[in-house]
Amino acid sequence: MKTTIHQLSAFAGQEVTLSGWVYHSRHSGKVAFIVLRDGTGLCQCVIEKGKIQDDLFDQLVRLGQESSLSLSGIVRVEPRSPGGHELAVTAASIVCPTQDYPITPKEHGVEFLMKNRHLHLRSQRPWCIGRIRHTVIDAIRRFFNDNGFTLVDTPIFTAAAGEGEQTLFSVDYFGKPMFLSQTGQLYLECAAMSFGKVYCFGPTFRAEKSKTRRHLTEFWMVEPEVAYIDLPGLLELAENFVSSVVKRVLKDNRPELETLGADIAMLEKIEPPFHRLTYTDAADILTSSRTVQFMAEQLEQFKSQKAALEKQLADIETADKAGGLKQWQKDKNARLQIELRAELDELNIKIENNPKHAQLASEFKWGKDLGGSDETIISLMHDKPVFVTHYPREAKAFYMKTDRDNPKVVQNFDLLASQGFGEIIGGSVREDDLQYLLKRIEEEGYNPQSYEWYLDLRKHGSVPHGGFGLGVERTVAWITNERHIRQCIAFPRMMDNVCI
RNA sequence: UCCCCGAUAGCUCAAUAGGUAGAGCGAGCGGCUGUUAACCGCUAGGUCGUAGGUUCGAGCCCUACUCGGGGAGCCA
Repeated sequence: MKTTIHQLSAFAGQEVTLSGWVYHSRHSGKVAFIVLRDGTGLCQCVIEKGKIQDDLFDQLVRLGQESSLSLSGIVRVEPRSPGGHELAVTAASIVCPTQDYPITPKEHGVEFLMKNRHLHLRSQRPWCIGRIRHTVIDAIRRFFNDNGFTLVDTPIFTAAAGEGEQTLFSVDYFGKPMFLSQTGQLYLECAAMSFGKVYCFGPTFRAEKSKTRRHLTEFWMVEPEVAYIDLPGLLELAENFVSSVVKRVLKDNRPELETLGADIAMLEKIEPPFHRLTYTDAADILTSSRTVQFMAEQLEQFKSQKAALEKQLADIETADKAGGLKQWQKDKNARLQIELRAELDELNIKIENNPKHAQLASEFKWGKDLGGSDETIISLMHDKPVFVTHYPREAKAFYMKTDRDNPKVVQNFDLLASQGFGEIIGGSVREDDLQYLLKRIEEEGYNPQSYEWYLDLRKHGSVPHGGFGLGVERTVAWITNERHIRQCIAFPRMMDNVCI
């Protein structure tokens, strides 16, 4: 009976065949353990000498990591196996033996793993993240489809910029310059006037020269756009949406979250309402003594962690020098030292960045856009996601609706994910008044003729409307507690590094 | 565009004040009936990123370049 590891619990006591790849293997004389990976999970398979032919046993024992094979045997409950069941092997057929698989069950550097991304995808971490990404995307579609939204696929080739002077990738379109889309928003606004509630979902492209853990040049974004909605309505939509996505992941991918070491307690707190701050509130917080103290406390915490690590390292060294250690103790210490040094490196980066970020915050002036470090500070101070609303008009795109009560600000919002992750959503109410919009286009120095069709929307039955964009990789990184979003897409495109 | 850090064995990292290059993992061979990144013994594996320079002597100091990492700006 052919089955998959995921369904093994239904076959306890029965004979089944699993097909997959060797994830780990170890053997001790007459018994061998192959941890088999089949794309649905991991299962320990036990091969006892005498239960199968001797030459087959020898071949199985010699199989390298990631060799492909099928194993048949009796399923039995075994808590020591990764999935809770193991296979007592009675027959095996080797499909393709492997030698010198480059990714060993040890730590590897970023560069090495990226160059081996085609193989690295098979490892546990990328696999868990990939599964969660799948759930996130399914939950996104589910949420909008279940809430009366119509999917509209907006074009990827676009003639004009969506927002301001952002850098776009240009392509040669039969001799004419065209650009890769960085948002479907302007098109969505048209569609919202037809369907009422719409969304688009696809890859988006930014030629920003950003080399940080939060940036890719190609990433996936979902953008809802709704007719007859105001800012409070948008915030409510966004918090319900994000909460439903997190809930789905908690429901469908708990084992993956556990394997990844995600902060499940934090995720369980994600439900409406989220915190709401205005930009002015945020600016006040950043320049307050509270932030000075917060940053100082954080620095102290980092420093004491660093001191503890250094002491641990020094202790190991003195123990080594003192001699008299057994070989296995020395080996263990060597391993520990490497781990501790890596932790120390991370801490040193944090210690180096902290004063810079504290200074940026203290020098914050009303009118500037919130920087990445500013967002980090605000979100670190909250255990739930935070909406920041009403940014200065000058710092934002022309299409955002000027607040009629305070024309210095626009009716927009960013959603900062909790625990220092930073922005995952940016959105706004759109300017629906033709005169206001024309004025903004003029202020930005754009040519109104390029926006003729967009302006038409304000002439023919204009209504209050708005929407937002959510970055899929950033959301996945936040949920999975993965520090870099390049791990949250199968084949990442980064500013100056496209490996595969 | 700007700032900081790094490059030593296949991989991850050491090398105390310039003085003959080390460990773990991986690979190969052998041992072990229950292992969980198993364990034990042995073996192989390096023109220290590239090019110059200082020095009796450079992995270590200086200059330039290449590649990588983190961050600022900008953003999802």
